[in-house]
Amino acid sequence: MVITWPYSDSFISKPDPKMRLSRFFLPILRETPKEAEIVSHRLMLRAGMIRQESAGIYAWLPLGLKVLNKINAIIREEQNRAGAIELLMPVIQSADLWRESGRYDDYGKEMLRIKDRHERDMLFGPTNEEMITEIFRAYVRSYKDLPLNLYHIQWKFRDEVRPRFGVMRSREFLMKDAYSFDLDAEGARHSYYKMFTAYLRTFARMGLKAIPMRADTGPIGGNLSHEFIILASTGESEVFCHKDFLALDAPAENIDFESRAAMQGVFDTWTSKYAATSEMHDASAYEAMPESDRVSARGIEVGHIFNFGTKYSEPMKAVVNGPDGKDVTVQMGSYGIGPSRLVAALIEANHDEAGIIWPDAVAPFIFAIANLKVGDAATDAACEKLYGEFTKAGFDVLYDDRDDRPGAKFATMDLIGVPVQIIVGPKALADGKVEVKHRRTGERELLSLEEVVNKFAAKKG
RNA sequence: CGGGGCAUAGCGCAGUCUGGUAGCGCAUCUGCUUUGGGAGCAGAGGGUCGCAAGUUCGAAUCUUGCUGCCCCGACCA
Repeated sequence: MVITWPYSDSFISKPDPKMRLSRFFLPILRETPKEAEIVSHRLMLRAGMIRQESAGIYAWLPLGLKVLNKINAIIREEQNRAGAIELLMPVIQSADLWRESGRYDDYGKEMLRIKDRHERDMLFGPTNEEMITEIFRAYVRSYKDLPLNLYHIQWKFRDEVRPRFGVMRSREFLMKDAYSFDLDAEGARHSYYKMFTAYLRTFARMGLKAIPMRADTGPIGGNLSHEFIILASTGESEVFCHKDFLALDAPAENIDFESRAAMQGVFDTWTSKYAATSEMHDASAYEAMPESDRVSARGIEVGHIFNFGTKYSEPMKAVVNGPDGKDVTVQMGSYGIGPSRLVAALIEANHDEAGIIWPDAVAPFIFAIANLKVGDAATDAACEKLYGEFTKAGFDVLYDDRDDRPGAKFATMDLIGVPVQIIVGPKALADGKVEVKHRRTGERELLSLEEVVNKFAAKKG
Protein backbone atom coordinates (compact mmCIF):
# COMPACT_ATOMS: atom_id res chain seq x y z
CA MET A 1 0.00 0.00 0.00
CA VAL A 2 1.25 3.44 -0.90
CA ILE A 3 0.57 6.27 1.45
CA THR A 4 0.79 9.60 -0.27
CA TRP A 5 1.74 12.77 1.46
CA PRO A 6 -1.57 14.67 1.61
CA TYR A 7 -0.15 18.15 1.39
CA SER A 8 1.28 19.95 -1.58
CA ASP A 9 4.78 21.31 -1.19
CA SER A 10 3.54 24.83 -1.55
CA PHE A 11 1.16 24.30 1.33
CA ILE A 12 3.82 23.18 3.74
CA SER A 13 6.47 25.64 2.68
CA LYS A 14 6.18 28.36 5.23
CA PRO A 15 6.68 31.25 4.86
CA ASP A 16 5.57 31.94 1.32
CA PRO A 17 8.74 32.69 -0.59
CA LYS A 18 6.93 34.39 -3.44
CA MET A 19 6.25 38.06 -3.18
CA ARG A 20 5.66 40.72 -5.73
CA LEU A 21 5.75 44.10 -4.07
CA SER A 22 3.03 45.47 -6.33
CA ARG A 23 0.70 42.85 -4.83
CA PHE A 24 2.04 42.78 -1.28
CA PHE A 25 0.64 44.74 1.65
CA LEU A 26 3.52 46.91 2.74
CA PRO A 27 2.22 50.26 3.99
CA ILE A 28 5.50 52.09 4.41
CA LEU A 29 5.53 55.63 5.74
CA ARG A 30 7.80 58.35 4.54
CA GLU A 31 7.38 60.44 7.62
CA THR A 32 7.75 59.30 11.18
CA PRO A 33 4.60 59.29 13.29
CA LYS A 34 5.19 61.73 16.12
CA GLU A 35 4.54 59.29 18.98
CA ALA A 36 7.53 57.12 18.14
CA GLU A 37 10.47 57.99 20.33
CA ILE A 38 12.98 55.20 19.92
CA VAL A 39 14.48 54.05 16.67
CA SER A 40 12.96 50.57 16.60
CA HIS A 41 9.48 51.94 17.11
CA ARG A 42 9.99 54.55 14.40
CA LEU A 43 11.36 52.04 11.94
CA MET A 44 8.69 49.44 12.67
CA LEU A 45 6.00 52.00 11.94
CA ARG A 46 7.78 53.37 8.90
CA ALA A 47 8.48 49.93 7.49
CA GLY A 48 4.84 48.97 7.83
CA MET A 49 5.49 46.19 10.35
CA ILE A 50 3.02 47.15 13.05
CA ARG A 51 0.04 49.37 13.64
CA GLN A 52 -0.95 50.62 17.05
CA GLU A 53 -4.56 49.81 17.85
CA SER A 54 -4.56 51.01 21.45
CA ALA A 55 -2.00 52.08 24.01
CA GLY A 56 0.48 49.21 24.11
CA ILE A 57 -1.57 47.03 21.76
CA TYR A 58 -0.42 46.41 18.23
CA ALA A 59 -1.57 44.73 15.08
CA TRP A 60 1.23 42.88 13.29
CA LEU A 61 1.21 43.73 9.61
CA PRO A 62 2.55 41.23 7.07
CA LEU A 63 6.17 42.34 7.15
CA GLY A 64 6.27 42.41 10.94
CA LEU A 65 4.57 39.05 11.16
CA LYS A 66 7.13 37.49 8.84
CA VAL A 67 9.93 38.58 11.17
CA LEU A 68 8.02 37.44 14.23
CA ASN A 69 7.49 34.03 12.65
CA LYS A 70 11.17 33.68 11.81
CA ILE A 71 12.11 34.49 15.37
CA ASN A 72 9.56 31.98 16.63
CA ALA A 73 10.95 29.34 14.31
CA ILE A 74 14.46 29.76 15.72
CA ILE A 75 13.15 29.71 19.27
CA ARG A 76 11.21 26.53 18.55
CA GLU A 77 14.19 24.79 17.03
CA GLU A 78 16.37 25.57 19.99
CA GLN A 79 13.71 24.72 22.56
CA ASN A 80 13.12 21.41 20.85
CA ARG A 81 16.84 20.76 20.60
CA ALA A 82 17.11 21.29 24.35
CA GLY A 83 14.36 18.74 24.92
CA ALA A 84 11.41 21.02 25.59
CA ILE A 85 8.04 20.03 24.18
CA GLU A 86 5.59 22.48 22.66
CA LEU A 87 1.94 22.77 23.60
CA LEU A 88 -0.47 25.67 23.55
CA MET A 89 -2.35 27.05 26.50
CA PRO A 90 -5.22 29.54 26.30
CA VAL A 91 -4.91 33.29 26.77
CA ILE A 92 -7.97 33.44 28.99
CA GLN A 93 -7.59 31.78 32.36
CA SER A 94 -9.82 31.14 35.33
CA ALA A 95 -9.28 33.22 38.45
CA ASP A 96 -9.69 30.11 40.61
CA LEU A 97 -6.39 28.75 39.32
CA TRP A 98 -4.65 31.90 40.48
CA ARG A 99 -6.35 31.82 43.85
CA GLU A 100 -4.68 28.44 44.43
CA SER A 101 -1.21 29.89 44.16
CA GLY A 102 -2.16 33.05 45.97
CA ARG A 103 -1.16 35.21 43.04
CA TYR A 104 -4.71 36.35 42.19
CA ASP A 105 -4.43 38.95 44.92
CA ASP A 106 -0.68 39.45 44.66
CA TYR A 107 -0.51 40.34 41.01
CA GLY A 108 -2.32 43.64 41.37
CA LYS A 109 -3.63 45.88 38.64
CA GLU A 110 -1.13 44.66 36.10
CA MET A 111 -3.37 41.64 35.61
CA LEU A 112 -6.32 42.30 33.36
CA ARG A 113 -9.37 40.85 35.08
CA ILE A 114 -12.56 40.14 33.22
CA LYS A 115 -15.91 38.51 33.91
CA ASP A 116 -17.67 36.11 31.58
CA ARG A 117 -21.46 36.08 31.00
CA HIS A 118 -21.98 33.97 34.11
CA GLU A 119 -20.15 36.55 36.20
CA ARG A 120 -17.24 34.16 36.67
CA ASP A 121 -13.90 35.79 37.36
CA MET A 122 -11.55 35.28 34.46
CA LEU A 123 -8.30 36.92 33.48
CA PHE A 124 -6.13 37.49 30.48
CA GLY A 125 -2.99 35.51 31.27
CA PRO A 126 0.13 37.50 32.15
CA THR A 127 2.07 34.22 32.46
CA ASN A 128 1.26 30.53 32.84
CA GLU A 129 2.93 28.98 35.90
CA GLU A 130 -0.41 28.14 37.50
CA MET A 131 -1.93 26.66 34.38
CA ILE A 132 1.04 24.51 33.48
CA THR A 133 1.22 23.25 37.04
CA GLU A 134 -2.46 22.35 36.85
CA ILE A 135 -1.87 20.46 33.60
CA PHE A 136 1.16 18.72 35.02
CA ARG A 137 -0.51 17.56 38.21
CA ALA A 138 -3.51 16.28 36.26
CA TYR A 139 -1.46 13.75 34.35
CA VAL A 140 1.99 13.16 35.73
CA ARG A 141 2.14 10.65 38.56
CA SER A 142 5.57 9.08 38.40
CA TYR A 143 9.14 10.21 38.77
CA LYS A 144 9.79 8.12 35.67
CA ASP A 145 8.09 10.82 33.59
CA LEU A 146 10.60 13.38 34.76
CA PRO A 147 12.33 15.52 33.76
CA LEU A 148 9.70 17.29 31.72
CA ASN A 149 9.85 20.66 30.03
CA LEU A 150 6.77 22.08 28.35
CA TYR A 151 6.62 25.36 26.49
CA HIS A 152 4.33 27.42 24.38
CA ILE A 153 4.42 30.64 22.40
CA GLN A 154 1.36 32.62 23.29
CA TRP A 155 0.08 36.16 23.71
CA LYS A 156 0.33 37.60 27.15
CA PHE A 157 -1.31 40.65 28.61
CA ARG A 158 0.14 42.78 31.35
CA ASP A 159 -1.67 46.00 31.99
CA GLU A 160 1.43 48.15 32.20
CA VAL A 161 0.98 51.54 33.81
CA ARG A 162 2.84 53.16 31.01
CA PRO A 163 3.32 51.17 27.85
CA ARG A 164 5.94 52.73 25.61
CA PHE A 165 8.60 52.20 22.99
CA GLY A 166 6.24 50.35 20.65
CA VAL A 167 6.41 46.58 21.04
CA MET A 168 9.40 46.91 23.36
CA ARG A 169 7.12 47.60 26.29
CA SER A 170 3.61 46.82 25.19
CA ARG A 171 0.65 45.57 27.16
CA GLU A 172 -0.10 42.71 24.84
CA PHE A 173 3.03 40.85 23.84
CA LEU A 174 4.09 37.48 22.58
CA MET A 175 6.01 35.26 24.95
CA LYS A 176 7.70 31.92 24.68
CA ASP A 177 7.40 30.48 28.14
CA ALA A 178 8.81 27.11 29.10
CA TYR A 179 8.26 25.30 32.38
CA SER A 180 10.46 22.55 33.72
CA PHE A 181 9.58 19.84 36.21
CA ASP A 182 12.17 17.80 38.03
CA LEU A 183 12.31 15.32 40.87
CA ASP A 184 15.04 17.04 42.80
CA ALA A 185 17.02 20.25 43.04
CA GLU A 186 19.96 18.81 41.17
CA GLY A 187 17.76 17.82 38.26
CA ALA A 188 16.14 21.24 38.32
CA ARG A 189 19.54 22.86 37.98
CA HIS A 190 20.29 20.71 34.99
CA SER A 191 16.99 21.78 33.45
CA TYR A 192 17.90 25.37 34.20
CA TYR A 193 21.30 24.96 32.54
CA LYS A 194 19.71 23.39 29.48
CA MET A 195 17.48 26.40 28.98
CA PHE A 196 20.42 28.66 29.76
CA THR A 197 22.33 26.99 26.95
CA ALA A 198 19.36 27.01 24.59
CA TYR A 199 18.95 30.73 25.16
CA LEU A 200 22.57 31.45 24.36
CA ARG A 201 22.15 29.56 21.12
CA THR A 202 18.81 31.14 20.29
CA PHE A 203 20.05 34.70 20.55
CA ALA A 204 23.34 33.92 18.85
CA ARG A 205 21.49 32.48 15.87
CA MET A 206 19.68 35.79 15.50
CA GLY A 207 22.99 37.56 15.38
CA LEU A 208 22.60 38.94 18.88
CA LYS A 209 25.21 38.97 21.57
CA ALA A 210 23.16 38.18 24.66
CA ILE A 211 24.86 38.18 28.02
CA PRO A 212 23.29 36.35 30.95
CA MET A 213 23.18 38.47 34.05
CA ARG A 214 22.28 37.55 37.57
CA ALA A 215 18.77 38.82 38.12
CA ASP A 216 16.15 39.61 40.65
CA THR A 217 13.32 37.09 40.61
CA GLY A 218 10.51 39.58 41.14
CA PRO A 219 6.96 38.28 41.45
CA ILE A 220 7.80 34.94 39.83
CA GLY A 221 9.81 33.96 42.89
CA GLY A 222 12.77 31.67 43.45
CA ASN A 223 16.44 32.00 44.16
CA LEU A 224 18.26 31.41 40.88
CA SER A 225 17.54 33.68 37.98
CA HIS A 226 19.27 35.20 34.97
CA GLU A 227 18.28 37.89 32.57
CA PHE A 228 19.63 37.71 29.04
CA ILE A 229 20.67 41.18 28.03
CA ILE A 230 21.69 42.40 24.64
CA LEU A 231 23.79 45.50 24.41
CA ALA A 232 22.26 48.36 22.45
CA SER A 233 22.85 52.05 22.85
CA THR A 234 19.12 52.67 23.11
CA GLY A 235 18.60 49.97 25.74
CA GLU A 236 16.29 50.61 28.65
CA SER A 237 18.63 49.77 31.49
CA GLU A 238 22.26 50.23 32.35
CA VAL A 239 24.34 47.08 32.57
CA PHE A 240 27.86 46.23 33.64
CA CYS A 241 30.00 43.28 32.61
CA HIS A 242 33.42 41.93 31.88
CA LYS A 243 34.55 42.57 28.34
CA ASP A 244 35.37 38.90 27.76
CA PHE A 245 31.67 38.11 27.44
CA LEU A 246 31.55 40.10 24.23
CA ALA A 247 34.00 37.70 22.63
CA LEU A 248 32.49 34.45 23.90
CA ASP A 249 30.87 32.17 21.35
CA ALA A 250 27.58 30.46 22.03
CA PRO A 251 27.63 26.68 22.57
CA ALA A 252 27.80 24.61 19.39
CA GLU A 253 24.80 22.96 17.79
CA ASN A 254 25.98 19.47 18.69
CA ILE A 255 26.46 20.12 22.38
CA ASP A 256 24.96 17.36 24.50
CA PHE A 257 22.05 18.80 26.45
CA GLU A 258 21.67 15.59 28.41
CA SER A 259 25.22 15.75 29.71
CA ARG A 260 25.19 17.41 33.09
CA ALA A 261 28.89 18.10 32.83
CA ALA A 262 28.50 19.81 29.47
CA MET A 263 25.63 21.96 30.70
CA GLN A 264 27.46 22.82 33.89
CA GLY A 265 30.42 23.79 31.77
CA VAL A 266 28.40 26.20 29.68
CA PHE A 267 26.88 27.75 32.75
CA ASP A 268 30.22 28.10 34.49
CA THR A 269 31.82 29.69 31.45
CA TRP A 270 29.07 32.24 31.10
CA THR A 271 28.84 33.10 34.76
CA SER A 272 32.49 33.04 35.70
CA LYS A 273 32.97 36.77 35.32
CA TYR A 274 31.12 39.83 36.41
CA ALA A 275 27.84 40.72 34.68
CA ALA A 276 24.93 42.54 36.28
CA THR A 277 22.07 44.84 35.56
CA SER A 278 21.87 48.11 37.46
CA GLU A 279 19.42 46.59 39.97
CA MET A 280 21.88 43.85 40.87
CA HIS A 281 24.99 45.94 40.33
CA ASP A 282 27.77 45.56 42.86
CA ALA A 283 29.98 48.57 42.28
CA SER A 284 32.84 47.28 44.42
CA ALA A 285 33.02 43.94 42.61
CA TYR A 286 32.82 45.72 39.29
CA GLU A 287 35.54 48.18 40.17
CA ALA A 288 37.73 45.37 41.45
CA MET A 289 38.23 44.42 37.80
CA PRO A 290 40.94 46.20 35.84
CA GLU A 291 39.43 49.23 34.15
CA SER A 292 40.30 47.86 30.70
CA ASP A 293 38.10 44.81 31.37
CA ARG A 294 35.02 46.77 32.36
CA VAL A 295 32.12 47.30 30.01
CA SER A 296 29.34 49.63 30.99
CA ALA A 297 26.56 49.90 28.45
CA ARG A 298 22.85 50.09 27.83
CA GLY A 299 21.01 46.80 27.61
CA ILE A 300 17.72 45.29 26.57
CA GLU A 301 16.31 42.29 28.39
CA VAL A 302 15.29 39.69 25.83
CA GLY A 303 15.00 36.66 28.06
CA HIS A 304 14.60 35.78 31.70
CA ILE A 305 14.91 32.40 33.36
CA PHE A 306 13.95 31.31 36.85
CA ASN A 307 14.47 28.34 39.08
CA PHE A 308 11.87 28.63 41.79
CA GLY A 309 11.74 25.21 43.38
CA THR A 310 8.36 24.38 44.83
CA LYS A 311 6.82 27.85 44.86
CA TYR A 312 3.92 26.66 42.71
CA SER A 313 4.12 22.89 43.02
CA GLU A 314 3.78 23.08 46.79
CA PRO A 315 0.54 25.11 47.07
CA MET A 316 -0.88 23.53 43.94
CA LYS A 317 0.12 20.01 44.98
CA ALA A 318 2.10 18.98 41.93
CA VAL A 319 3.57 15.75 43.25
CA VAL A 320 4.88 12.53 41.78
CA ASN A 321 5.60 9.14 43.22
CA GLY A 322 9.30 8.75 43.87
CA PRO A 323 11.34 5.57 43.49
CA ASP A 324 10.55 4.69 47.09
CA GLY A 325 6.82 5.07 46.55
CA LYS A 326 6.60 8.29 48.50
CA ASP A 327 5.16 11.52 47.11
CA VAL A 328 7.68 14.12 46.08
CA THR A 329 6.76 17.72 45.36
CA VAL A 330 8.34 18.57 42.02
CA GLN A 331 10.98 21.22 41.46
CA MET A 332 10.07 23.80 38.85
CA GLY A 333 11.58 26.51 36.74
CA SER A 334 10.24 28.87 34.12
CA TYR A 335 11.96 30.36 31.10
CA GLY A 336 10.73 33.29 29.07
CA ILE A 337 11.65 34.96 25.81
CA GLY A 338 9.66 37.82 24.34
CA PRO A 339 9.63 37.34 20.57
CA SER A 340 7.69 40.54 19.99
CA ARG A 341 10.17 42.51 22.04
CA LEU A 342 12.98 40.70 20.22
CA VAL A 343 11.80 42.16 16.94
CA ALA A 344 12.31 45.63 18.38
CA ALA A 345 15.55 44.66 20.09
CA LEU A 346 16.93 43.30 16.83
CA ILE A 347 16.22 46.61 15.17
CA GLU A 348 17.79 48.54 18.02
CA ALA A 349 20.93 46.49 17.47
CA ASN A 350 20.79 46.51 13.67
CA HIS A 351 19.98 49.76 11.90
CA ASP A 352 21.41 52.87 10.33
CA GLU A 353 20.04 56.20 9.08
CA ALA A 354 18.42 54.54 6.09
CA GLY A 355 16.52 51.93 8.06
CA ILE A 356 16.67 48.40 9.38
CA ILE A 357 19.55 45.99 8.70
CA TRP A 358 18.15 42.51 9.30
CA PRO A 359 20.46 39.66 10.17
CA ASP A 360 19.86 36.96 7.55
CA ALA A 361 18.34 34.57 10.06
CA VAL A 362 15.37 36.80 10.82
CA ALA A 363 15.06 38.88 7.66
CA PRO A 364 11.49 38.94 6.36
CA PHE A 365 13.06 38.63 2.92
CA ILE A 366 16.68 37.66 2.50
CA PHE A 367 16.70 38.80 -1.10
CA ALA A 368 15.03 41.62 -2.94
CA ILE A 369 15.04 42.10 -6.66
CA ALA A 370 14.64 45.69 -7.74
CA ASN A 371 13.52 46.18 -11.30
CA LEU A 372 14.78 49.66 -12.04
CA LYS A 373 12.82 49.98 -15.24
CA VAL A 374 9.56 48.17 -15.15
CA GLY A 375 8.21 47.78 -18.65
CA ASP A 376 11.64 47.40 -20.21
CA ALA A 377 11.71 43.99 -21.89
CA ALA A 378 15.27 43.18 -20.84
CA THR A 379 14.97 44.14 -17.17
CA ASP A 380 11.54 42.54 -16.88
CA ALA A 381 12.85 39.28 -18.29
CA ALA A 382 15.96 39.28 -16.12
CA CYS A 383 13.92 39.97 -13.00
CA GLU A 384 11.40 37.25 -13.77
CA LYS A 385 14.24 34.81 -14.35
CA LEU A 386 15.90 35.66 -11.02
CA TYR A 387 12.60 35.73 -9.20
CA GLY A 388 11.78 32.28 -10.53
CA GLU A 389 15.16 30.85 -9.56
CA PHE A 390 15.10 32.24 -6.03
CA THR A 391 11.52 31.10 -5.56
CA LYS A 392 12.34 27.64 -6.84
CA ALA A 393 15.26 27.48 -4.42
CA GLY A 394 12.86 28.17 -1.58
CA PHE A 395 14.15 31.58 -0.51
CA ASP A 396 12.15 34.47 0.77
CA VAL A 397 12.48 36.91 -2.06
CA LEU A 398 10.74 40.21 -2.59
CA TYR A 399 10.39 41.36 -6.17
CA ASP A 400 9.95 45.11 -6.42
CA ASP A 401 7.96 45.22 -9.63
CA ARG A 402 6.33 48.55 -8.89
CA ASP A 403 6.43 51.11 -11.66
CA ASP A 404 8.45 53.51 -9.57
CA ARG A 405 11.69 55.37 -9.73
CA PRO A 406 14.98 53.73 -8.73
CA GLY A 407 15.48 56.02 -5.76
CA ALA A 408 12.17 55.00 -4.25
CA LYS A 409 13.08 51.33 -4.63
CA PHE A 410 16.50 51.74 -3.04
CA ALA A 411 14.94 53.63 -0.17
CA THR A 412 12.31 50.96 0.34
CA MET A 413 14.77 48.07 0.34
CA ASP A 414 17.05 49.88 2.75
CA LEU A 415 14.18 50.87 5.03
CA ILE A 416 12.82 47.34 5.35
CA GLY A 417 16.37 46.07 5.70
CA VAL A 418 16.66 43.42 2.98
CA PRO A 419 20.16 41.92 3.45
CA VAL A 420 20.91 41.15 -0.20
CA GLN A 421 19.55 43.52 -2.82
CA ILE A 422 19.71 42.53 -6.44
CA ILE A 423 19.48 45.61 -8.57
CA VAL A 424 18.47 45.06 -12.16
CA GLY A 425 18.88 48.15 -14.31
CA PRO A 426 19.19 48.69 -18.04
CA LYS A 427 22.77 49.99 -17.90
CA ALA A 428 24.45 47.03 -16.24
CA LEU A 429 22.12 44.62 -17.95
CA ALA A 430 23.39 45.80 -21.33
CA ASP A 431 26.61 44.03 -20.32
CA GLY A 432 24.62 41.08 -19.01
CA LYS A 433 25.19 42.12 -15.40
CA VAL A 434 23.13 42.96 -12.37
CA GLU A 435 24.33 44.63 -9.23
CA VAL A 436 24.24 42.88 -5.89
CA LYS A 437 24.27 45.19 -2.91
CA HIS A 438 24.79 43.99 0.63
CA ARG A 439 22.74 46.05 3.05
CA ARG A 440 25.01 45.70 6.05
CA THR A 441 28.33 46.50 4.45
CA GLY A 442 27.16 48.55 1.53
CA GLU A 443 29.43 46.37 -0.57
CA ARG A 444 28.38 46.07 -4.22
CA GLU A 445 29.34 43.58 -6.87
CA LEU A 446 28.47 43.25 -10.53
CA LEU A 447 27.52 39.72 -11.48
CA SER A 448 25.90 37.98 -14.41
CA LEU A 449 22.50 36.38 -13.91
CA GLU A 450 24.10 32.95 -13.85
CA GLU A 451 26.63 34.03 -11.26
CA VAL A 452 23.88 35.42 -9.05
CA VAL A 453 21.90 32.23 -9.26
CA ASN A 454 24.94 30.06 -8.64
CA LYS A 455 26.18 32.19 -5.80
CA PHE A 456 22.90 32.53 -3.92
CA ALA A 457 19.88 30.72 -5.27
CA ALA A 458 21.60 27.40 -5.82
CA LYS A 459 22.66 27.13 -2.21
CA LYS A 460 19.44 26.03 -0.64
CA GLY A 461 18.12 23.66 -3.27
C1' C B 1 0.14 56.08 40.08
C1' G B 2 2.14 61.42 40.35
C1' G B 3 3.56 65.52 36.81
C1' G B 4 3.20 67.74 31.83
C1' G B 5 1.17 67.91 26.90
C1' C B 6 -1.63 66.78 22.53
C1' A B 7 -6.34 65.59 19.64
C1' U B 8 -7.86 69.53 12.47
C1' A B 9 -7.53 64.54 5.44
C1' G B 10 -3.71 58.19 5.45
C1' C B 11 1.13 60.76 7.68
C1' G B 12 3.42 65.53 9.32
C1' C B 13 1.47 70.23 10.50
C1' A B 14 -0.85 75.59 10.20
C1' G B 15 -5.38 77.90 11.60
C1' U B 16 -7.52 78.55 18.00
C1' C B 17 -4.89 83.99 21.40
C1' U B 18 -8.65 88.13 18.56
C1' G B 19 -15.63 83.32 16.75
C1' G B 20 -17.52 84.55 10.35
C1' U B 21 -16.69 79.98 3.24
C1' A B 22 -11.20 74.48 6.77
C1' G B 23 -5.81 75.21 4.63
C1' C B 24 -0.38 73.58 3.49
C1' G B 25 3.40 69.66 2.50
C1' C B 26 3.81 64.50 1.72
C1' A B 27 0.82 60.34 0.33
C1' U B 28 -3.50 58.76 -3.05
C1' C B 29 -6.08 58.97 -8.17
C1' U B 30 -5.84 60.67 -13.72
C1' G B 31 -2.80 62.39 -17.86
C1' C B 32 1.91 63.64 -20.11
C1' U B 33 7.12 63.68 -19.52
C1' U B 34 10.95 61.20 -16.69
C1' U B 35 13.82 56.42 -15.03
C1' G B 36 20.73 54.31 -10.86
C1' G B 37 19.29 57.16 -4.45
C1' G B 38 12.31 58.90 -2.11
C1' A B 39 11.11 62.96 -10.10
C1' G B 40 8.56 67.32 -12.90
C1' C B 41 4.20 69.64 -14.81
C1' A B 42 -1.15 69.80 -15.07
C1' G B 43 -5.58 68.26 -12.92
C1' A B 44 -8.70 65.52 -9.20
C1' G B 45 -10.59 63.14 -4.82
C1' G B 46 -10.43 62.96 0.40
C1' G B 47 -12.42 66.37 6.79
C1' U B 48 -19.59 65.37 11.09
C1' C B 49 -11.97 69.85 13.14
C1' G B 50 -11.87 63.28 19.31
C1' C B 51 -17.10 63.01 21.79
C1' A B 52 -21.09 65.57 24.41
C1' A B 53 -23.37 69.65 26.43
C1' G B 54 -23.31 75.02 26.84
C1' U B 55 -22.53 80.46 25.28
C1' U B 56 -23.60 82.95 20.50
C1' C B 57 -27.18 85.20 14.84
C1' G B 58 -22.86 82.12 13.95
C1' A B 59 -17.97 77.66 17.27
C1' A B 60 -12.08 74.03 14.74
C1' U B 61 -11.71 78.71 17.60
C1' C B 62 -14.88 80.58 23.91
C1' U B 63 -16.83 77.50 28.60
C1' U B 64 -17.72 72.78 31.11
C1' G B 65 -17.60 67.59 31.22
C1' C B 66 -15.93 63.10 29.09
C1' U B 67 -12.75 59.95 26.07
C1' G B 68 -8.35 58.69 23.62
C1' C B 69 -3.24 59.19 22.88
C1' C B 70 1.83 60.88 23.87
C1' C B 71 5.99 62.48 26.99
C1' C B 72 8.84 62.68 32.01
C1' G B 73 9.30 59.98 36.64
C1' A B 74 8.35 55.40 40.01
C1' C B 75 7.29 49.72 38.27
C1' C B 76 7.95 45.56 34.60
C1' A B 77 8.98 39.66 29.51
